[in-house]
Amino acid sequence: MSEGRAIPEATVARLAVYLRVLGGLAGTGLGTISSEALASAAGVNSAKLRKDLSYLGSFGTRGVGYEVEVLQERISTALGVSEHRAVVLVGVGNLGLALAGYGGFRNRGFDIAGLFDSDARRIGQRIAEILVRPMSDLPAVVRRESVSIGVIATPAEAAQAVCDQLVAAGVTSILNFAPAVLVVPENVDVRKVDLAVELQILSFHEQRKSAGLKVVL
Amino acid sequence: MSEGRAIPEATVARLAVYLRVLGGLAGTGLGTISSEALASAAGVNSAKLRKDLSYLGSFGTRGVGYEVEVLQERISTALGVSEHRAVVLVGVGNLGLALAGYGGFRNRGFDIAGLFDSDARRIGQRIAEILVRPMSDLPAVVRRESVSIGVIATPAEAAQAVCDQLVAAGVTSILNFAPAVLVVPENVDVRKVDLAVELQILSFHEQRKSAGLKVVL
DNA sequence: TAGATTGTTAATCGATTAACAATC
DNA sequence: TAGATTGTTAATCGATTAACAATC
Repeated sequence: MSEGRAIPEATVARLAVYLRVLGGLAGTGLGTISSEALASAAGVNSAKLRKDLSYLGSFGTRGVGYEVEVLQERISTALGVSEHRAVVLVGVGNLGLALAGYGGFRNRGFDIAGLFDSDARRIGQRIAEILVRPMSDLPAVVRRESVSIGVIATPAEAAQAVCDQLVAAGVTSILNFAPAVLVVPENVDVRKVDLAVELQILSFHEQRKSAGLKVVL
Repeated sequence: MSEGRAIPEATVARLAVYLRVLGGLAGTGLGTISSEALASAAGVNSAKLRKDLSYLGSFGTRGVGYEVEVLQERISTALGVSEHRAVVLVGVGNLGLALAGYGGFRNRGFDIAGLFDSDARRIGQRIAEILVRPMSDLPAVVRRESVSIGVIATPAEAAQAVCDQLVAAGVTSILNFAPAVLVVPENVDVRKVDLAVELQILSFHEQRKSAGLKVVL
């Protein structure tokens, strides 16, 4: 059953960052990179970077560093970026448009298998070459493309109903951008992205700083 | 100098969630709520909720629960939601439009003091009643409105230049939505929101689940 | 060999959780 | 008083970090 050690979530998030930084390095002709250099480019300390990489095995060269290509390969494989994964995106408002056009998804191996909206005026449009479909098409697309991940970018009021439809269609992981708390069955994994919470946290620290209070990061 | 204990970042994030859930309860005429009830509505366990609230003092009633209004008041005050904070938003593409129109900001006490873009066609437009200005207006707006927080919603290529301009104008906290790692002076706090990393993490767990491996959450 | 850098250990730190005394 | 629920303690767990032996 269990191969390799489990990788902590915090590490998974950073691995994705390292991969992007390495991508930015492509074309510099740099064949090898030290943990110190990569860490500083990614904004973490080198001990943490080495610890993170150690979850993927040991494939650096002491006294030298890591081969950039090997590093990219290992991280990509671990994250599963090499395989394509189909996702469906529901809600084609401003945020939905931003997400559909966002290159970061495709770069990380995510293909948008379908865009869905309840607004008849949207249906039939093409966004970034992807057709906007009615919600009634959802079950068929999810089945046909073996979609297991759904992204919700609707207004808060619609989010729970959309979530239910996604679950009914067979989606088991949901990324929720709507400002609503979703109720799902046990076997479904929901993750919430709250654009405002990030701003809130930033602002909180800002206030603490100016108040001269100790700030815990 | 130091009043009250420092509140952990994870707690700050959850406090914002509790506040939203409490807001959703308004109008139900519920005068009081137990940690158990609020926790389940917010999707956390009650021990964590009580621990979180304990950073704000002790103001519940044993055997009864918390008065909803008192709770809202305490959390709002701690998070500084009661005061208005001016932010500037740079980049009025799809994501920028989504953020400008996103009610969550205003609800949490953030006023967008200015929208900025480098595209002449955007300048002069009004989005959610806010005027889109040229970058040359940035320093004046930041000074006039005492803005300390900037939000970057530009393409990756433009992000660092915009960041430099924000810092030069006097902004000390930056929320970065662009897929780029930013370099800033020591005294500036940058926080990155990577829409794709969230999807990546979700997908990673999805793969692990289907591979029958142990997943660490 | 001398210098550099990895991979890993062990210490530290912070966050979560269960449990329960306090108390309404 | 009996039942309920808070607030806090202490145990546990996981993540970060410094330090250094291994080794290129």
